[in-house]
Amino acid sequence: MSELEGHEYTYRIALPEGSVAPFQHPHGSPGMGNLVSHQTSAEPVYSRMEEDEYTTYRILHPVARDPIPQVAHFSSAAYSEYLLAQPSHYQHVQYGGWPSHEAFQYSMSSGDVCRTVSSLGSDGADVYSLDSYSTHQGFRHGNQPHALLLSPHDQHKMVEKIPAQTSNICQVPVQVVCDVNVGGPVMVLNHCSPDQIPHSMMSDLNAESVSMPAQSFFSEHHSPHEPGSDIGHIEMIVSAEAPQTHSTSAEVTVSLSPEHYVSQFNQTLYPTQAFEHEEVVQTKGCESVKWEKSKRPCNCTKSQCLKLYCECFANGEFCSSCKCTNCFNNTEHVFERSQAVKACLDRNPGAFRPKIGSRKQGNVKGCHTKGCNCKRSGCLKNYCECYEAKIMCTSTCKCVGCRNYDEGCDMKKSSEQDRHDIYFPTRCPVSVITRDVVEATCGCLLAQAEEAQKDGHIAAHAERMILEEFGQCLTQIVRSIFKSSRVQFNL
DNA sequence: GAGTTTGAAACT
DNA sequence: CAGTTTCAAACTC
Repeated sequence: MSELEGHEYTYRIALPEGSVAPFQHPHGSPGMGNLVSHQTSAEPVYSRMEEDEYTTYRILHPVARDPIPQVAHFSSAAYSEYLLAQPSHYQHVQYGGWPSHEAFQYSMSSGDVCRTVSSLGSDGADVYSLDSYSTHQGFRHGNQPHALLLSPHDQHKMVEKIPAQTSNICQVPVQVVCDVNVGGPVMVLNHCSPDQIPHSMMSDLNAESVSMPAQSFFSEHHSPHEPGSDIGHIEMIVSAEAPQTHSTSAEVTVSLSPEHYVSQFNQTLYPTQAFEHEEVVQTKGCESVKWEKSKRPCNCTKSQCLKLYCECFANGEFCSSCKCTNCFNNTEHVFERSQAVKACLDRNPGAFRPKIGSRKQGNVKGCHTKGCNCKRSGCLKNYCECYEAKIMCTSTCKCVGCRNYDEGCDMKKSSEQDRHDIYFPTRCPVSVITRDVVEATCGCLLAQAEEAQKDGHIAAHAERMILEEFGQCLTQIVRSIFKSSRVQFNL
């Protein structure tokens, strides 16, 4: 039995065996930086790792040995420590092996996982690079593997090469699913198949009685690291019905922090709709605060909710309380769903990434990663994804007739132009009027003035010639603006 | 609520 | 990669 397995944690939440609960260390990050430390005290070792925007969760497994059904004992082993290949960290799991139902979701970038797993090889060979595996086992995104499913054979190969002192850790087959959404957190699974784990997680959390905060709540109201934030340590009463596949449950109170729900991938694991209309109790001292999360139900009829047409599916959520028909986006069709996810990722590795990035452009809050392609809406209706997201169109957009731009920067559409139905560009013309353009324009005007003087024209005529030349220059500038915006323009 | 419009996603 | 079709949401009446 490992040291950690000897720890007994008591919570007040119904958490069926194999289910997932994110935790925050009650006193901040553990002392080992990214890892769960070798805590030997009776205090629970809740882990939360932050690396960039990623957060690590510990996934706990109840040890069904408590005779009191309302109180569970959980054991946890630090597989993350093992993954990061620090010999001293192996000690936790070395003695007792790997608890058979242990599962961890671990947050690292693909590259980090690649390096980490590579480092497991005793000979340092690259054969354990996720990159090499992912060519046939998972998905690729450019040169970076972003998903990996280790088959039992590959797991065995991996185990063979693991240093002796850690080899017994992997007596139980290991599956690693990393960075499925490219840039999202990494999930490390043990024992269960990759399909089973999300299923069990989602089954647990889909139970109607589960109450958890939704992403939007946190993102709208709270800064995860804001000092004194009310949500920094939320006490939540969470209860869930045990799914059929689980036999153990218990009452647990979990400390949650908002950032646990910010990643897209987590929405896959913790479907937002599972918390829809459900009450969450947040206590601060003696106060209790309730909130609800409403999710827009989809109405899909033909896509089986397994294509990106379906908002729920596109958001990494399960359908719940939707009006869809023939829906496969639920826990009863996990296999079909996972196939559909894979198909989407094959088509577009970034399919499940948020469309609205956080990158700021000037005063614009964010930007659409792909840009819109609107043609008839002027980007002033909710058909336009930029407009719907309440952001300006940018040069990334390929829209036609865009009006969703900063009028202080861009040109306005005059009534005359309205009559001729001239499309306006989405990008700021200032970027086109470079110093070279200005100098060239001035050169043309000077040349025209010199020509007028040389020809002996009167001042009024010379002025007219110069103005006409200026008009020509402006026409050229405007043409270049519209050309850069891929907009048809007839002057 | 039915029908139309729209643009993203999917397909060819 | 461009053109077309499919799809579901947004919109209009």
